[in-house]
Amino acid sequence: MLWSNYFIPTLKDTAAEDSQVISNSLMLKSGMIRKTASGIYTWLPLGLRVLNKVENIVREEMNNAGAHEVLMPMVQPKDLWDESERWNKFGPELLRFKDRHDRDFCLGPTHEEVITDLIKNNVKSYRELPLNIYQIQTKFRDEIRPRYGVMRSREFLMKDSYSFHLSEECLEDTYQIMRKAYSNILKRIGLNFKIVKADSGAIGGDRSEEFHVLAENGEDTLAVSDSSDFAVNAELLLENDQDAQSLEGQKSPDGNGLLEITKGIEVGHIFQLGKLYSENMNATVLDDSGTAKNMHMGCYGVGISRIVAASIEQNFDEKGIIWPKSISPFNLSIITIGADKDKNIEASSKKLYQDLSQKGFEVILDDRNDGFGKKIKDNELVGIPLSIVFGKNFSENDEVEIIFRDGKKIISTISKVEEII
RNA sequence: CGGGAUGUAGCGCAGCCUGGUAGCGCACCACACUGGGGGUGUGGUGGUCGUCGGUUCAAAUCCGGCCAUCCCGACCA
Repeated sequence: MLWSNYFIPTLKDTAAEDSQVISNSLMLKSGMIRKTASGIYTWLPLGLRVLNKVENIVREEMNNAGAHEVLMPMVQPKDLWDESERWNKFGPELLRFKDRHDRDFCLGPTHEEVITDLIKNNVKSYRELPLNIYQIQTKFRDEIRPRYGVMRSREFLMKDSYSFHLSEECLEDTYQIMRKAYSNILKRIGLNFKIVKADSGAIGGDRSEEFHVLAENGEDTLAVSDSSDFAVNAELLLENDQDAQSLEGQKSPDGNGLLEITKGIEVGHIFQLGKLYSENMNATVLDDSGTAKNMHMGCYGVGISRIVAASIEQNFDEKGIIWPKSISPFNLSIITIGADKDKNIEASSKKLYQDLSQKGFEVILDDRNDGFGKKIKDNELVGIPLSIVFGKNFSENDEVEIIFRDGKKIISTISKVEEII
C-alpha cells in the first residue's frame, strides 16, 4: 500500500464535543472512522482493516470451537417477534418500520427469533444436535442516547452465536467451550480482560457471564477479588443507593481476599438461555424415545466494533494509538524522506517494500512528499508498531533507522531489517 | 425524556455581551526553497454565519420556534 494513494484523512484536532472519549477522538484523528449521524459511523479503509482483523480472529476461534457461520437478515418480520412475545416487550430500542405493503418489520438488534425459527424448521431429531451457529453482522439498536463513538453506537458489528441442545448438560458443555473460545479471542488480540458474573438482563435466561476489557474509561464497574478469580459486575452487589466505590476493600463474597473496584468495557456476553425461546416459539426435536422436547439454547455475543475501541481505550499514549500486533492495520511502515532528491532512496525503499510485501508482511510505504516530522507524527497517531526510515543516513551510510512505536530506535542496514522486525 | 452546552470556510476556533460590508490558525491550489520531529516565503481558492420566523433603516450579533450534535441522568449487548 502506498500512503500517497491511500485514503487516510488524519486530523490534528477534533471538535471539543467529539474529544470526550479518547478512543473516539483517536479514531477520528487517525482517519479510521467518520460520523455519519449520531451513533452511526462510516469505517474508512484504515479502520476497516482493524475491524476485519478483529473479525477474522473471532471467526477463526468460532470455527475452532465447532461453530458454523451463517448470515441472517438484518430486516426481520414482526411475526417472529410476536411468537417470542418480544415485539411488545422490547420497547423503542427496536427500530420498527413498514414495507410498501404495510407489513411490519424491524432492524435486527439480535437474532434469537430468526435462528430459532430456522432451526425449528430444519432440525427434527436429537441426533442432529448439538448445533452451534454464528454470524458476524451489523446490528441496529436505537439507543436512547448513543455515546462514546463506536463504543455505544446504534449501528455496530457483532458476532452472535446460538447453540441448541437436547439436554442442559450438553448446553453446559458448549457454554464452557464458548467461554474458552472467548478467552482465546481476547488473549490472541492481546487485551487485558476479566470474566465477570452478570445480570442476564432483557435477553433473559438462567446464567450469564460478561467479558470485560479493563480500561479506565470503561462504562461498567467491576468488583474483583484481589486473591482469587472471583469477579462480578458491581451492579449485582449493590443495594439501594449504594455507591460502587463503597465495595472497595470489602471481603470478597467467595471468601477469598478483598474486593477491588475497577472499570471495564463489556465486549462479550455469554448466556445460557435454557428453554425460554424454544418454548415460546415451539422449537422441539424428537428424543430417543420419539418424544418432542423443547431444545435448550445458549447465546453468545461479541462486539467486534466495540473491541476496536476498547483496544484503544486500553492502549494509547499522548502520541496516539498503540495497536497490539494482532490487529494493527499494518505490520510496519516504510518512511522516505527526500526521495525525490535521492533516487536511491526511492528505488531502495520501493524494493524493500516489495520484498517484505512478498514475504507476507503488511506494509504501507509512506511515500508522501512531506518532511520527517509530519510523517512520523502520522505513523505514531495511526499506531503502526514500527517504521523503517530511509533518509539522510541512507544517502550517506546506506543505513536505515527502525523506529518502534514505543520510541526505541535501531540503526540497521537493509539486509538486517528482516531479522529485526 | 429531564438537566447542561454547542452549531460561523474542509477541520479547529474567534467575532455575539455593546447590531453597521465575515475574521484567525490549520488544511487545500500554484510556484520556489526546504527535507530527521507537523519547515519557510510569495500568491490564491473557499462562507446564503444550522434552519424558519420576528424586531430594526440595518441581524452572525437581539427575540421566538424548530432541527442537528455533544455531555450528565434514566436505559442498555
